Amino acid sequence: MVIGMNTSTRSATKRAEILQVASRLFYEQGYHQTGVQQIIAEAGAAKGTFYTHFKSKEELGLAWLSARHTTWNGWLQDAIRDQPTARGKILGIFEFLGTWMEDCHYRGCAFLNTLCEMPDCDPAIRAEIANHKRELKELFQSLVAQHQPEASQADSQQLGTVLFLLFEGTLIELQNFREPWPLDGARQHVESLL
Amino acid sequence: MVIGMNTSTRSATKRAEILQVASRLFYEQGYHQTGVQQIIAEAGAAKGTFYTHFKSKEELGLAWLSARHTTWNGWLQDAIRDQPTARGKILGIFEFLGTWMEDCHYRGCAFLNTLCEMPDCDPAIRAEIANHKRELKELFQSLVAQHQPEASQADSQQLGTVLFLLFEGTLIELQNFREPWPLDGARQHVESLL
DNA sequence: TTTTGATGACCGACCGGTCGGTCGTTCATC
DNA sequence: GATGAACGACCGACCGGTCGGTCATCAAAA
Repeated sequence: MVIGMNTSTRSATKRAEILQVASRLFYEQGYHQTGVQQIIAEAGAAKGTFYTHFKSKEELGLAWLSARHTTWNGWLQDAIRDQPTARGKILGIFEFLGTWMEDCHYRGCAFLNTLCEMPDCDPAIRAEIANHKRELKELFQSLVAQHQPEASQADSQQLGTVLFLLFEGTLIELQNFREPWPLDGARQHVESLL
Repeated sequence: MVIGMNTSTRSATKRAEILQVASRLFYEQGYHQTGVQQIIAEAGAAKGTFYTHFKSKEELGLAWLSARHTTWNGWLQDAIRDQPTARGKILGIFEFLGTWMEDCHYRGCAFLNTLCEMPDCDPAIRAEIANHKRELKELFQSLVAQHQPEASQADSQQLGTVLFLLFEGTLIELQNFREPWPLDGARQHVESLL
C-alpha cells in the first residue's frame, strides 16, 4: 500500500515535474522556442519518460494551458475576493493587472501569446484559449449585471464586453510598452463608466 | 548604363522577391514556424543569395516589420481618408477592422503576433513594434483632439488612449474568436463616447 | 576595339546542432 | 513472472548559417 503509493507518487511526481518545468519555460520563452530536450533536461527526466506521460509535445502544451487556466483564475479570484461590491471587483480585476505586471517574470497572457504564436494549431488548443477568454468576458458581464441590476441584460452584456475588450487591450499593451500608462488610462475610464 | 541598371534591377528584384515571400509566410505561419529554407524555396532563390541580401533571419524579420508598418498604415489611411470629420475617421478605423478581418488571410496584427512570439528578441524589433503602436495611439489622440477642440489636452490624450486600448482588445479578440461581436461591441461603445 | 581583371549577384552542397519522436532495455514493485 | 515507469541511445528531418565556385557585367589596359 505504502510502497504502491510510492510508485504512483514517483510517477505522478515525474509527470508533474515535467509539466511544472514546461509551464515555466513555455511561458517565459514561448512554446516554439522551448524544445522537449530542454524541458526534460531541466526536469531531470529522460526522453522516454517524457513520452510515457505525454503522447506529444502538443499534448503537453494543451496540459499546460489547461492547468494555467485554473492557476490564473485562482490568482484573479484571490485578488478580487475581498472586494464587497461588484464595482470593486471590476476595478480589482484591473488592479490585478498592475500587480501581475510587476512580477519580474511577466510576459503577458499565456493564452494570447500562444494564440499569436500558433496560427494553425490543434483545435483543442484553440478551444482552450477561446474558453479561457470567454469565461473572463462572462465574468465581466455578470459583474456588470450585479452592479447595474436595473439595466437590461443586453446593456449589461454590452458593457461587460467593452470592459473585457479594454482589459485585453491593456494587457497586451502593458506587455508591449512595459509602462504603466495603459493601465492608468484604462482604470480611469472604467471608474468613469461605473 | 542600361545594362548596369539591369544588373541592379535583377538584384533588387531578388531581394524584393525574398522579402515579399517572407512577408507572406511570416504573417500566415508566424516567424518561428517559417524557415529560411521554405522562404528561399518559394522565392526561387539559393541559400547564398539570401545571405548576400540579409545578414541573418532576424534582419529579414526586421525588414518585414518595417515594410509592414508602411503597408498597414497605407491601408488604414485609404480606409479613413474620405471621412470628412474626425468622428468619422475614428469610427472608420474600427470599420477598417471589419473589412480587414474579412480578408481570408486575416491572422491578426503582425506586430502583436511577433511581440507574443518573441519574448527576448532583438531590441530593434521590439522598437519597431512599439513604434507602430505608439503611432496608432497618437493617431487616435490627435483625432480626439480634433473632434473635441474644447477639451483639455489631458482629456484628449486620455480618451485617445482608451480608444487605442479598445482597438487593440478588439483586434486580438477578433483573431481569437473569429466572430464579429467584439467589433460590434467596440463600435457601439465608441459611438456612445463621441 | 579588344582583352583582361575586378566585382558581386547567384548558386547549391555542406556544416554542426537541434528538432520532435521511437525503441529496446533495465529495474522496482506487486 | 508480469507490469509499467524510467532510461538514454538513436532516428530522419530540419534548423540557421557558411563557403567555394560560376557567371554576367563593366571599367581599365592593350
